[in-house]
Amino acid sequence: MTDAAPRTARARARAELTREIVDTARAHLEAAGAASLSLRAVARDLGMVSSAIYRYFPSRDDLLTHLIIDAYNGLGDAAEVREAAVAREDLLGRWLAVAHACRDWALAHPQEWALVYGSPVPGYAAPEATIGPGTRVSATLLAILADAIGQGVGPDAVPVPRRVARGIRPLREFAGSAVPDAYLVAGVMARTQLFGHIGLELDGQFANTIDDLDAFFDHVMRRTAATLGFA
Amino acid sequence: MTDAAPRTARARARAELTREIVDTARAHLEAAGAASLSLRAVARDLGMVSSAIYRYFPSRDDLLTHLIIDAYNGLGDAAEVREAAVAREDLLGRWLAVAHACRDWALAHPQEWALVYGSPVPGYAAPEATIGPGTRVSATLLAILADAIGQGVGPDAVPVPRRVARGIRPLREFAGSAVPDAYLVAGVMARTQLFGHIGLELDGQFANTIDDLDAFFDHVMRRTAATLGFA
DNA sequence: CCATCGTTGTGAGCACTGCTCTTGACAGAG
DNA sequence: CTCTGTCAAGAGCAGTGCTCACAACGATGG
Repeated sequence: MTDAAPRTARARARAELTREIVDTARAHLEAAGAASLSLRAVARDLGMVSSAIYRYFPSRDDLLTHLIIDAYNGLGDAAEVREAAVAREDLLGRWLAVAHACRDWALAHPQEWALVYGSPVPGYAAPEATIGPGTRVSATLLAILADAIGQGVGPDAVPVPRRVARGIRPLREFAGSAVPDAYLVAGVMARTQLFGHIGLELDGQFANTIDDLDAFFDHVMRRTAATLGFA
Repeated sequence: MTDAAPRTARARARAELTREIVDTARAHLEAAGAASLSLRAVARDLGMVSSAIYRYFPSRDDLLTHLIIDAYNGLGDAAEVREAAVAREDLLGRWLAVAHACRDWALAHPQEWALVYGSPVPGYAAPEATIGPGTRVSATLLAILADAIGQGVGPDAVPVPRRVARGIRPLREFAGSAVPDAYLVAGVMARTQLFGHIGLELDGQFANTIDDLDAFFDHVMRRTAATLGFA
């Protein structure tokens, strides 16, 4: 995909300008939100004419797609780095690391979070290229759950109705058959708790209700970890 | 607020046209999303000139605010009606009624859901008038939790750290002091599970992962009810 | 009943948007 | 040196939210 080392001067100029466009667009995104991201304003900031942008990105949606992939990767990087710094056998620590990394990243980049997990921009269909980076956090969480099974810990093995078990088949195949259905359900619920909490917090749904959101989030994530059987 | 019976013919025409504008705008909203809601398009559909709309709504944001309040009330109505049809002592039934009512409404009106629970429209600050209707579902859920205490059921009474207990003081005052902190935390987590699940489902985050979302949602909501001590 | 006054619809216009197309200039390859 | 492909520029199209002066109309006081 990304050509490693651009040979000619023109190619290097192109690569650099492409990066500048994306960076400027991201700055505008963080300042004003996705819907008011204006190609013309980005071009103005770069001292070029608006139509020149189209030499680098065929449309505004295409530029947005780049920003979405960047956002997914930024979040994925943050989560993976923080999770990797925790001892492998410390399941609770790894879960909390991912959770806090996601929330910290979301609070630092609210507009980028809204871009990927908020309501989809109308008329915008997520292209194939986004689904890979979009699953990095979930994959990290699934790895923790798999390690938990290796350690013999996990959520209570409540029975899962047959219809539900049948309905989560794609997830089971993705996770590998070693993960029991009840664990998968508990894992999805944990992820929903994590992503849902962050989304509601960014939307201000806890305003006038909870003062100390830092402490509350940590406590909620520990309670969630308990449902997964983590110490 | 709402003048009961408009006397003059002009006042009646005004009320009717106001309703027509809102209805047309909602139709456009459902069809194309909030960001591409165009005052001019609404005016065209109504056979009037765009500037005439401004006799009824001072700005596009103001029209959006009306749609937001309508959406909150539509969701609140749906949830309250379904919940009211369940026997008071059937806590699980009441919880499931609210949960399924919310999801059904969200699936039927995805753009309106995104309008109120999705990423806020940039440059739009939710006015005071929206906070009342915005809490109806949460208030219904809180009533169920309060009734649960009356029945002597509730979540496991795990200790709540002092800092968390201090941070949820506004919520505790809103709920009344009869609800222990651990119950409040469990209730907020249940609401996060409900709203988070619906949001992630509408965003397509369960695509390629879970086939039977109806069955999965029901199971997840039953598991969530179990954390609240509901049979 | 009529004249006045306030409310409403009209259309032009401003500044902005995404996007297209033609034009002219330049860099790199043969 | 020529030729070809890439690039920025600028004009232009269709659309947006919003403002304003003006005209038409209904409600109301004399």
